[in-house]
Amino acid sequence: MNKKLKYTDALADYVLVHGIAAASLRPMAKAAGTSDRMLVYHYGSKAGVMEAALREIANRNIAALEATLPPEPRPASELLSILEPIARSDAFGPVYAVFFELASLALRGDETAKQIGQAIALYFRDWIAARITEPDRATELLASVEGWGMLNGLGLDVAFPTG
Amino acid sequence: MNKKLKYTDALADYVLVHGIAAASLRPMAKAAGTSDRMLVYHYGSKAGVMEAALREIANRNIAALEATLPPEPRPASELLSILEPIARSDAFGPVYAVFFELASLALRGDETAKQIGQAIALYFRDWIAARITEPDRATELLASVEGWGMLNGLGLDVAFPTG
DNA sequence: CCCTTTATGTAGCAGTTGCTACAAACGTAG
DNA sequence: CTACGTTTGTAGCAACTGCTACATAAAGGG
Repeated sequence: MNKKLKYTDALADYVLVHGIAAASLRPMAKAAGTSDRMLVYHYGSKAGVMEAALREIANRNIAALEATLPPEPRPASELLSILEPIARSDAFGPVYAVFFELASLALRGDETAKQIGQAIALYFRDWIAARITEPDRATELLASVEGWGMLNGLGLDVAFPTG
Repeated sequence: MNKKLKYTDALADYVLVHGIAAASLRPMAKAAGTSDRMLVYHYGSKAGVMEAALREIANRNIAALEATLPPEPRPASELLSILEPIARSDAFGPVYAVFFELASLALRGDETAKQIGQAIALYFRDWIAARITEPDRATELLASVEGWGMLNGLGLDVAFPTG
């Protein structure tokens, strides 16, 4: 139960690059330097492997948010100006992509996807609330950021919301 | 090239129910009352089948929007009140789900997904612009509606944006 | 009536999927 | 050292993937 930890990192990387749907055991195992046999041994099943990878991604996101900006109230527009370059960065595309995939799976009844996606969303919402002068608007801002990411992913190249 | 049209409807239904990733030829063919052999014959390849199904979904969305509300400027908050019950309806969950999947695929470089998702988004944006008193805010509202759909799909059950 | 085009069924191929049976190496407690 | 639980490699299975070769209809224009 501790080689597991070593694998989990590579699994998260793989899912971020290839997406949830395209992640199958053998390629994941190869990326993690092991065999499908071993992944199933350690995580019980494909679902277990996937869940571990997704939780790792969620934890990374949370840690990244935590490290980005100390909680301090500022105007919403200012927070959005800080968030924009991060959300626009190349590194963030896969994060958005996995998040959209989680939402899609959740809408189809996948409980694991719902749990993990919800955890990320709730955390992000509270993170925002602690960093703006009008905490009530946190959910609204979160929805805007996600919607903005979606439209940008579709190539609309729209301006970041400004308040 | 006209049995195609008959198939396309069933294909769209199938993709709406099962999602893009989970749609494979044989089950789709069964749902359309034909064989995988025939789908490939008519559409050239799996990608062709998928593209036809997605374009049908896009067309349906556009037609549904068109039929929902005549263009007439009203306050954004009023439009959102009209949109909310539609977006909350059971029938709309699969639409959101496919849309999120399209965005996810687009972010990973799938050009077909990008084109179709973009077409839907652009149409929806213009639809909104023609129905609010401040057309500049159309993109912003669209992003909110999408973001709202995502958070709701994840089970946050947040209030619809009101302006 | 023939003959080309369009349409369809049957069968199968090579590759991938998640998973497992079997057996061998491993480390550690007694 | 021995015995036992943990870990790992090899091989394979049954199901499914997209796709195709082959043969056969059906149909319509000359």
